[in-house]
Amino acid sequence: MDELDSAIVRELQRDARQSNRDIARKVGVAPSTSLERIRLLRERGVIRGYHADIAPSALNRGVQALVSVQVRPLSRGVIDAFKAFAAQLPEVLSVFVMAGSDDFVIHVSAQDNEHLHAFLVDRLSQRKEIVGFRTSIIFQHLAKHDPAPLPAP
Amino acid sequence: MDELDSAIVRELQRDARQSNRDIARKVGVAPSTSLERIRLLRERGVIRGYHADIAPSALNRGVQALVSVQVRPLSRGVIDAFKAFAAQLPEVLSVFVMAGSDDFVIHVSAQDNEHLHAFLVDRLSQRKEIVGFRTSIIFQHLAKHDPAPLPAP
DNA sequence: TGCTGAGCCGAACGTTGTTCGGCAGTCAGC
DNA sequence: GCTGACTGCCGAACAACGTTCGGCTCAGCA
Repeated sequence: MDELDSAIVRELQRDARQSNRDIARKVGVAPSTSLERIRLLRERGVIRGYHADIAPSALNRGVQALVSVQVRPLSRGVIDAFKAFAAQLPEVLSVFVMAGSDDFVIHVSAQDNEHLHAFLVDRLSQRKEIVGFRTSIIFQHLAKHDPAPLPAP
Repeated sequence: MDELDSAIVRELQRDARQSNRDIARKVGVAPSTSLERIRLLRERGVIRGYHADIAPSALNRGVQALVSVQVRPLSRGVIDAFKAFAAQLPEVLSVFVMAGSDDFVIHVSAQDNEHLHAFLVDRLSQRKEIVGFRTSIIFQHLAKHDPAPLPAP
């Protein structure tokens, strides 16, 4: 991860669909060089993929929420099973496994409040390992798609 | 947003860096057609961008947390100002503006626990409008990068 | 000094992006 | 039913691009 790698990563975070030649020009190397760097970054697992960012409303996901979930017993089996269950639900956007008073925080979205409610009471609360959950509606979500590298510790 | 648009969006969510010809072949149209569709999807704001997914550790972000924040007074000015402040901090990955007992949930990451703590007490808690916040460490974060469209309501 | 390896470059060639003219299907108005 | 306008798709053409590979430079080391 030298300065060149960082510059390439920054460009791909900003716009993953620009041409390799554009990237090479912006970071100041030959296209063959940046191509090889990108190949190595993927191989080393630094770059995990490239994804289009889609407006939620276009996917019929007008309402979003964070759901804090407590499960019992707190064993690996229960945690892994619940994690896999949650991740596979279509309404779930992302699953956080947490330390602290909540065991999971789940970022979900649905067509509207009615569907969200139905999802919570029909799907989520079915699970026997859940001993409690708390849902908070998201008014607005600002996501940074190009987090900068922090200085080395 | 017909079936063709959905198929194209799905492909770009899965891999935003594949060639337009590949996408066209997979969804069963001519490359010129899929190119035009993609152009329109961007123009309509359905596709908001393309971003590389980078391993957090490669950005020196070994520890992540969710911070629930309460601010007062709950006026638009205070909310907008705090939102802008939070979004601009390098440690912040994303900002949720919430309904319910917490006003914000902030997804942050830092090099290690020490830096995280320093960030919380030196940067975040400086803000006068904050009347309380609660930090929960994230053990694991599973993100779905290709949420499927939900059935129309 | 000479050797070795790593990293970058530039040329070359097959592949792709992008534009544009044309064609088929649809629909409104008559 | 006919006409005309419109929309969306296709395929060809050319410029631009991706990808490979041989060779060059330079640092490190003995």
